[in-house]
Amino acid sequence: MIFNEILISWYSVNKRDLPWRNTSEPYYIWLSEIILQQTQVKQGMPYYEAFVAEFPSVFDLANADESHVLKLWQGLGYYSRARNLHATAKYVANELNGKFPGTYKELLKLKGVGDYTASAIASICFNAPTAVVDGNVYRVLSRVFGIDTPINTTAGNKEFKALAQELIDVKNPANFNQAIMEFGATHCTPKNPDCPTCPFINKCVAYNDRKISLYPVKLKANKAKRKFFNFLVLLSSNNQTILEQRLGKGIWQNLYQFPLIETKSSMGFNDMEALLKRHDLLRNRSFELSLYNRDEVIHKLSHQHLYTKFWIVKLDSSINGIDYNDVKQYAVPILIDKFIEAFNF
DNA sequence: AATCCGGGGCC
DNA sequence: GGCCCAGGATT
Repeated sequence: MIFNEILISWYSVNKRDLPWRNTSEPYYIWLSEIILQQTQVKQGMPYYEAFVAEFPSVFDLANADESHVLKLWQGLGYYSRARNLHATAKYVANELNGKFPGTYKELLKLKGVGDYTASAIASICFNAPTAVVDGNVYRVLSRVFGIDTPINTTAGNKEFKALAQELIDVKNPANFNQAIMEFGATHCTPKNPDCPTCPFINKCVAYNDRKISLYPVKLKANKAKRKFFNFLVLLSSNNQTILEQRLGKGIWQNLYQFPLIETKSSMGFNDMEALLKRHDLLRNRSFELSLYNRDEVIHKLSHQHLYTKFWIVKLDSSINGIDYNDVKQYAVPILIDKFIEAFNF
């Protein structure tokens, strides 16, 4: 048997029953693919269910406020996906009468849709022979064919895309694409792949060279930078606090947070108190400062490690901010959400 | 071609 | 602590 026959045969027996596999409606496939970018099925599943329930059609999503979309996306990360999701929904609903483009080339023009997602939608919804290359495909193909070109390079991207395109079953691209990803996700896993029961055991170059753990080859990522975040949790005499929206570039764009002071190193109590006496928010106000978490909360992102302190700033005066009861309505980074849940305003 | 962008899970 | 995940946009 050749590659695609072995693969699809394996898939017919081992495929999981996932909610987006019961449809080929472009809206649902697109929604699932955006959610699943750099996100495992287990993590994305509840978000998919929530979005489908809240926004059953592309028009419902298009008519929502971005704040509503971001709140539903809260905790999933890579928030540009949510902003692009909403922008594309508005474009499809308003400019295309709710009908998604039907070709790879046209799909690629949508915000938040790159080579992978355009290939996935084109194949699953429109039966186009466009091969997907995601993290699973890199792993499966690099092992089976013994390809040591680093996957996170332009050369690697081109090589694996070409190989996948060569291997795809043009009579059933939807099944082939989903099969190779499913195989990578559940069988040919990064750690402890189930080689003894693998249908490619006789063919797999990496296995037969005893080099499974060396594939795929990937150039090392840069080490995460340390940052020191100090959030100011204001408590006013009229039971209000302050949340600010993060605008501009950088992490957590358009999400809300407590007023943030970033410092070069970990801040002690006296230094923070002195700094706050000169701070715009607290000018000419008396306050009582306390540190909520003596040990820093270390929040790890891909490229940053955030050493975080939450400072409680109790005022004896009133402010024009957000009522304690409304704090949970705002989309916030999960780091902030965990504090809000624990602090219990 | 490099870098940025989350958060959870695994080892 | 390092690595991975149904990647895309920006510089």
